Amino acid sequence: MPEDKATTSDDVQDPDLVAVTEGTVAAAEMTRPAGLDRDRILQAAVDFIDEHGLAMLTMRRLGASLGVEAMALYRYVPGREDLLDGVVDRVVETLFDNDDGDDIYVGDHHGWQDYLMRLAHGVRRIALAHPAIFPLVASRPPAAPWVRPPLRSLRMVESFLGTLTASGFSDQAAVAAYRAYSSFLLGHLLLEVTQLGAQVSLLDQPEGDPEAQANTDLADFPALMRAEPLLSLDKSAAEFEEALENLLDRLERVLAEARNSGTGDVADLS
Amino acid sequence: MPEDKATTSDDVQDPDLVAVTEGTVAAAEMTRPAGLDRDRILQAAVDFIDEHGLAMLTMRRLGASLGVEAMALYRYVPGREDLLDGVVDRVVETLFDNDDGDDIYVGDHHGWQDYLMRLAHGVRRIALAHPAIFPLVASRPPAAPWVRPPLRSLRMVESFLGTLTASGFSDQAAVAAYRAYSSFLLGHLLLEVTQLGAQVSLLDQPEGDPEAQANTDLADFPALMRAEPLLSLDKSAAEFEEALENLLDRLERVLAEARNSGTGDVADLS
DNA sequence: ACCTGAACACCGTTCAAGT
DNA sequence: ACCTGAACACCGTTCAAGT
Repeated sequence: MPEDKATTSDDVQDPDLVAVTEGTVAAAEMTRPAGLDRDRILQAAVDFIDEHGLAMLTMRRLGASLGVEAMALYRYVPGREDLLDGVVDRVVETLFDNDDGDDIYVGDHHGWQDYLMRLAHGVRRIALAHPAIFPLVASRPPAAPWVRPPLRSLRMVESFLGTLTASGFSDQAAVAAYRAYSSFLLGHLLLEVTQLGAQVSLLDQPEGDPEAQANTDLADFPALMRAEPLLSLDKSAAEFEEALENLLDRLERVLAEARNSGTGDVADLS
Repeated sequence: MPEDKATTSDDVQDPDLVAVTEGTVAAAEMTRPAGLDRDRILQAAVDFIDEHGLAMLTMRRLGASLGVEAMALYRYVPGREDLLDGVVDRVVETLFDNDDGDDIYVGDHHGWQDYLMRLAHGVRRIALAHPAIFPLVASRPPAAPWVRPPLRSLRMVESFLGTLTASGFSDQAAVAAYRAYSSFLLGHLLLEVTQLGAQVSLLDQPEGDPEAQANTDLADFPALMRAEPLLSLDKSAAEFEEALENLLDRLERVLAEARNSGTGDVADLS
């Protein structure tokens, strides 16, 4: 992202940085007419991170992107940390944006499997739409200790647990499912967006001959050298589907067993 | 909307910050005798993050913790970004630290299942030993685009792929296993250390009556309110074992099918 | 050879002052 | 009521100067 030149940090007078600032300032003059408010600031922050990366976001530059001095932001946002929390909330809440303006996941779904698949694809869509923001979704301290990213809001957890218990899951099984589901989503999507970021940062590095460099590095690793072409294939979408279906199968088995035996032990599921 | 004193950053003149600086400076005077070198600096950075958190780490404070001005560090470390990469490498490499000083995972293991279990527990031990550092392990740009945290070094990937292919996995199946395994480790361990961090940050917030506050928040969420005691139970270790065993079962099935049918399609596994 | 003082170009944040 | 200028206490980083 911003630390492009590999290890050489020659950005004291980085031309990129100047270009970024000038560009955003110029673009801002067009969107300035309306007054500031918290929503406009959060949206500007989302756009800025999408375009320039998290490391580039400063209060001063965000202000500039809105055609305003940094100090003006503090009327609407308590500080930078709160701003980042707001960015995460805003991005996650777009899960519920649809034609009706209502929660598409809680209503009109066909069984809990359908619900979990819709939700998973919704979260994945967000992650891919904002690859520079998703790591924040994963790492910002949650609202409560038992909230597990990327399902970060009480509303989402309630929706999840409510749907599963209404479908026959015991409370224990629903909680176990919540844990397994969040682990699955976080692991897969964080790795997917990380690899997205790694792809683009490679293009900004004209560091000699990349082909020769990679092969030199791999000389001592025979298995790696053999597997490298396979490793470079992007199977993210297929793997996501596979892992999701596997998880649903596990949950289905747990639910069926609980119905037959009457037990719903947390240990039945991870 | 919890934008109260919980998330406000009122540390302009934070007494904690003063205490931290003074404490580390005082402690540093005892470990000063030897000269600086890269290793001592990286170890000091690891210790500092473990104790005070990543946000507290600055070049100036790290220098102070070594009894030296910040500028002296630049003889041995190109900059802060490189320093963080070094911290990650150093922590991950402790996987190979043992009595023999050799790789315990590549040798003397009893089959690939045993290998994967040892490796998983090794990574988990590291994550729990350095909960403030593990998010860095997850988020730092990897050495190659196809390197998937938390298995961050070419050495580790080679060890992984070599062990599985030597055990009868096709290259495709080994790569698919690598992807599933890294997703599993990252998701579970990142959530585990995040929740560890959330626990301690709660103790630093004497924000009125916590019991009343929590109950108020949950009033609108019936399923959540019912499940809250279950959600607060820490089942991390058991869930980790469960998910690991489930993953190994899947891999075993893939391996067996490949041996029987001769196929080893990547799509067999996510 | 190794460290430091001073400096530069930034930060986040506060607050009196402007309009 | 809303924004800004100036200021404060920090940053990361460079480099000539000290020892």
